[in-house]
Amino acid sequence: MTKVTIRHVAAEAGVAVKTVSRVVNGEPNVTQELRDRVSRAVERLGYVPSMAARRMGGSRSYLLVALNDRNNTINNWRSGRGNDWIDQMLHGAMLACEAHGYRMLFELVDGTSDDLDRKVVGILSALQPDGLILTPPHSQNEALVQMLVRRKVPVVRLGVRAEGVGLGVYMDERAAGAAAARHLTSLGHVRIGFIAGSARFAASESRRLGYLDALAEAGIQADPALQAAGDFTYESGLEAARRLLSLEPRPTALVASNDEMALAALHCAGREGLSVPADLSIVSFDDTPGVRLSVPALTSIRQPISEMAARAAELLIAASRDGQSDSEDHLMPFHLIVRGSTTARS
Amino acid sequence: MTKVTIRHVAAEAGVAVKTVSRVVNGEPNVTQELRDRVSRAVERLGYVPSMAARRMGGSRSYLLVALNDRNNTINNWRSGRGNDWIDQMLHGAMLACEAHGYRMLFELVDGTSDDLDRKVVGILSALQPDGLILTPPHSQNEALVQMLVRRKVPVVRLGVRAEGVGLGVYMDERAAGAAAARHLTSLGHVRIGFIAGSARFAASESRRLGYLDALAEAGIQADPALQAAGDFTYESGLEAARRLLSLEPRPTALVASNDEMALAALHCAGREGLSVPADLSIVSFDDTPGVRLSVPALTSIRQPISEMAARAAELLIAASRDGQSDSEDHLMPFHLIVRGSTTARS
DNA sequence: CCATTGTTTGACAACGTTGTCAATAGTCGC
DNA sequence: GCGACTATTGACAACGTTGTCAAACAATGG
Repeated sequence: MTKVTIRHVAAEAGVAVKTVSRVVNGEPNVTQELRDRVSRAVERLGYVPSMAARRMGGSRSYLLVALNDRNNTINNWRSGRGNDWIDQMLHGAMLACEAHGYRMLFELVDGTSDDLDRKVVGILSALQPDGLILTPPHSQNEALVQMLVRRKVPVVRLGVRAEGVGLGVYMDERAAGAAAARHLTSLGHVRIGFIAGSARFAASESRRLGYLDALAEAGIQADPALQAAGDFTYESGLEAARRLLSLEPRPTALVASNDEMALAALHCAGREGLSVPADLSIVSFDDTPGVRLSVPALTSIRQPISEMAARAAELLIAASRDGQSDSEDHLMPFHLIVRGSTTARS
Repeated sequence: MTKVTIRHVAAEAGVAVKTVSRVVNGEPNVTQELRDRVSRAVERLGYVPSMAARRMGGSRSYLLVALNDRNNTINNWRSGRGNDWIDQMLHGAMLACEAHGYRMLFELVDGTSDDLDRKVVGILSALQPDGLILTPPHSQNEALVQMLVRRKVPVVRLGVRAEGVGLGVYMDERAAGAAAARHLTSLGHVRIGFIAGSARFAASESRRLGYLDALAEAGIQADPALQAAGDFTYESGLEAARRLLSLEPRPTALVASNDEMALAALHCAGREGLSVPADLSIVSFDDTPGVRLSVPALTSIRQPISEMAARAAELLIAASRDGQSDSEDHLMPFHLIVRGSTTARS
């Protein structure tokens, strides 16, 4: 029951090791008979090729690395995404990897560190992956991406339009902002407040522009007083909601740029004796698991995280297989999930 | 700017490759002078050893694999832990790995699948890791662990007392249950309800026993009617809370076996016109990020997930370094985080 | 039937590291 | 000063796979 190598399989099947390699990798130019014999031997012995040896011998490593920001995870929602990001990401990307015999390794690196480049190069040297998946905010780090492209590392950037520098897999944040606001205008709401996200993220401004688009579409005059600043934190959401709800006349609906601020708005409304959705409709972004448990559950825009991750993995795998890389950015669809926090204006 | 190998470093430093290897791995018997010369060369060239080659040449792979259950993640809290488990786990284990030059690879496998063993053996063959970290419920799978131990794979089991079969890193669930209830008895509560977790998890019963311990300690007679069944879901929590809050006399406090059921109890109380904590104190388990955002924030028992993961990684690394494995299980401390959902009985 | 082309198979080197072992150079005890 | 250690250094094989190339054979076209 010791380690079974390609040589054992070759002996068992009575062929050369190279033939086993060909069969295992699905290469052409092997007769069906040998193909079967080898497959049976592989099955009998339970042979699985060693990734390390594959990396040594061949040109591929069958490994992808996903680079995450260390500061954007553990109990930290400041980036505007919950920490189920990693969970969804893992699922999406791993499923895709599994389907093609690849593995994925997560790495956490500190985006603010000044030796970020060194760290990343170190990871590259040690792991020699066939591709790199960058998540925000790393995916927005042009200097980093430039460096990687120069080194000819296949890169997919999540949540960003790469426009030639690497490959982007992203969502149309502006359209999502519009969809959120349009949901409210179509319910008859006219005075619709907006709680913005941190300006450090490009998505924040895009969402706000989308909100304005939807207002214009519905023939509603935008009111600057209805647009409050926020930074994705609960506290900032509370502050913004407090201000918006004290306006005269009071808005009948709010769009919050993430779930956490939406929850804050929900709590603020409750504290001021407003009933949601009867007196105030709320739409949020991100659709993290928690919002399903609020009362009422929040209507939210769901980002297709796991689908984006899966697409990213597939693109890298295809590139490493075919040698030539696609250079078109990929736009992924979002979904408006309607729950109990929104209703028609009374 | 091409790949830099150990040979380049050897040439640069004017020594044999083996000497570079020795320096890089901190092996003894190298004069300080050569050590410095090699270190400088490594620094100058930015050399980082290839994991694949290390695995091929040597006996270690510098890689740990963490086996997670696919069903216990993505938007699924049924296991009694939120999906920030993965996040905390990643942080804890990776930090430990990083400190020792190791990497960690997460694998998601389906625990209910009947070819689980084959899958795991496949992962082992492909990756040849220096150790395996098992999370619940895999860590409770005796057949799986037996198989791994037979194959001499160093294994750490999270959340479980291994008692010789592998190595356990766990928390005293019973003591945690007692701490939760004791917090309430010390606040003067006497009629304290308990919402149990799914019986599929040993921790559920342990927590209940701890709750009983604390009652006994305070000289309170346990009342079976105050102990409701639950299965870690929001719905089961709602159902249980409804039943408990309709009792006469009503309990003045509740212990819920996870955050989700505690949130359900919180909502149930609100719906019945009860104020938390004035009319009802609530203690929960797990301390997932969401409970900080409820109103009021929940008092909760925090599991040291990331510390347990870090310990697990350290144990495996030490074992692979020293060759001999510790066989004492490791008990980790939990923490009662007091927030606004508990107060003295009025 | 021969020259040409394509298909199938295998022998062998190479990948970058560490384990093993031998060679050399010090060091200690007497 | 000599023998026996010990510390230091390096040469070389081995790890398990794939890339390269050549050999053997089959098929094709004239």
